[in-house]
This record gives sequence, structure tokens and C-alpha cells, in this order.
Amino acid sequence: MRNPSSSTTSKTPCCSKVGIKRGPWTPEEDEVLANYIKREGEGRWRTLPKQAGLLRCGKSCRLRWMNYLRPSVKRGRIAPDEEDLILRLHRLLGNRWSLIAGRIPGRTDNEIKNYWNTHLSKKLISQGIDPRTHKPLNLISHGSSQVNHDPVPKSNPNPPNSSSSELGEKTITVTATKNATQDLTPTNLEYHQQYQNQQAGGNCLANWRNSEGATLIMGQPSSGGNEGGYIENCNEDMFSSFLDSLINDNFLVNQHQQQQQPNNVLAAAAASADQNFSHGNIWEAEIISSMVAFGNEQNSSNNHHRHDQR
DNA sequence: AAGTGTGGCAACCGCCAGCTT
DNA sequence: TAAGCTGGCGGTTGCCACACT
Repeated sequence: MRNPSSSTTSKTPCCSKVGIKRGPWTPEEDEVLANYIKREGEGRWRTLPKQAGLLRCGKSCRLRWMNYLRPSVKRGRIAPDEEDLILRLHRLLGNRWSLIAGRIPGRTDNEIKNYWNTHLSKKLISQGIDPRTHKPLNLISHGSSQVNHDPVPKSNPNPPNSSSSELGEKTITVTATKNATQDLTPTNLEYHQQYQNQQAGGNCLANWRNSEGATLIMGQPSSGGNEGGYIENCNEDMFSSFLDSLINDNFLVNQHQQQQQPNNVLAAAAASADQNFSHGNIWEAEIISSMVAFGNEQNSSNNHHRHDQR
């Protein structure tokens, strides 16, 4: 594949050691790796090549396993429904390929990323839609002579508004807990302001999930502590359910998630959203608001459900 | 049939966060 | 607390197959 001597950086790549093979994997190497992992399990990638007798670096082994050899990896063309799901998730999450892949069984982040870059982004552009923002190109290009297709800076993995604009639209319809007069549809000026806010505050889901609002809604990360029943039960499932609701445009999609949502937690989360708005953390605030609304919807659904059962 | 252009995708790179020592 | 290690992520590269001339 790539020319091993092509690296001109001063940093030493992990595969630069003499005797470490690079490039395409042979069927024999695949077999050795697959057999070793079946026998010993995943992990310990750094030491795996030596243990398995492979002349590869650990990173290369991990990548080969994750993207190609894993039994759960689905090969073949992306189906139309998968494509639709990728589009929806990208509109929601931006270039969070691993998160998107996590919602599409059998597909890897690399595969989805490649599919996006080679198919979907071009498709959107041909439709006059900015693939980063999912907004009409003429709307986004306001204030600059052309649409910026440069790679997104590492410090800001999400493009400006890749998620917030969609969430903003969503929030308009569901955020009864927030200031009802607040118009969350971003204008071009707001795009710019949000971009600056995101640059300053770090606009990524991982950051958000560590935020105060996420903690309020989803609960503390597993710390071994016992912070109470709700916190214990309402974390990853809640987030997953929330994503489902956004993907499906249906806030009552997950009937299994009909758990009582303590109003004090929702109130605290709403306050956190307000705080984030006031501090300019628009993207976080909107997600938190949506989560609050989602929780309220679930409460309402629960109440109706219980009422019906009586 | 040969040369050239293009798209697809596997693989690599650098960076970063979390964990361990 | 700091330094080193490890795994994971997103961006990018470049080979290869196929289409086109």
C-alpha cells in the first residue's frame, strides 16, 4: 500500500522498526492473527504480534482485526436503509465515525468514513447540500467567498454546526422546558457565533458526555459508587434511547426505556442547559435540552401508560 | 491494445485520553 | 504528581481495479 519510506516527519511511526512488515495483509497473516485472537482473545495489541509470531506492529494488527477479520464485520454494499441511517447519524453527530458505526451493526468506522467520503458527501454536494453542515450550500457560504471543504481542525472535530443546527431544529419542537421564546434556528451569524463557541469550548460528544449536564441526565460514569437507583439505571441506555429517538424522529420509540424520570433530575438538567446557554456552550445546551425534553416525554408516556393500565 | 484518468478502500499517521507505574 | 504506555479515533495516503479514450 503506502510507501514505507514516505514518512518525512520527525516522529517515529510505530511501524518504523526494522523487520516490521507494512502494507497489505496476506491470507497467511490473516489466519495467524485470527487464530491467535480466537485462542487468546482481543487486547494487548502491543505484545500480540510477537506472541502470535507476526512481523507487524500492534496497531496494524488491531486495525486489521477490527476492520476486516472480526466475525461480526459485515461485508458488501451499504444498503439503502444503512445509507439513510448514516446520513441521519452524521447530521446528528458529525464526523464521529466510531459513534456512527456503533449504531450500524456490522459496519466499521473506517468503512463508514470511506463510504461517506467517496459516496455520500459527493451525493449531498450534487444535491446542493453542504456535507458537513447538512445545510444548503448557499446558506453556509454566507460571509465567505466559498464553502470551506478543508479538513476540520483536530481541536474541533465537529464541523461548525454539524450537529448543533440539526439539534437546534429538533429542540424547537421539543424543548418545552427551555425558554419557549428562544429561537434555536441558527442564522448565519449564529453559525459563526456557535463555531466560535465550539472552538472555545470543544464541541464533541465525548466532551459533552463528560459534562455536568450529561452527568445529570445519564448518571455518573461507573465509579463503583452507589449514587442512587436512577443514576445507576439511566446512563448508556438512556443515551442510546435518546439517539434512537433522534434517528427515528420519534420520541417514544423505545418502549423498553419507560422508566420513571425523577423530576428533580430533569429540573437540574434543564438548569444545566440554561447555564450552558448562558455560557455560550450552545451545542452542549441543545443536547441537554433535547435530553431533558426526551426525559419529560418519557415521563409523560409513563404516566399515560400507568393511567391506561389502571 | 495501450495509455490515462478516476474511484474505492485498506492501511498508515499523528494525536489524544485514560490508565498504570 | 509526572511520565510512560496503550488503545482508540479521525484524517489522509496511495495502491489497485476498472472505465474511458
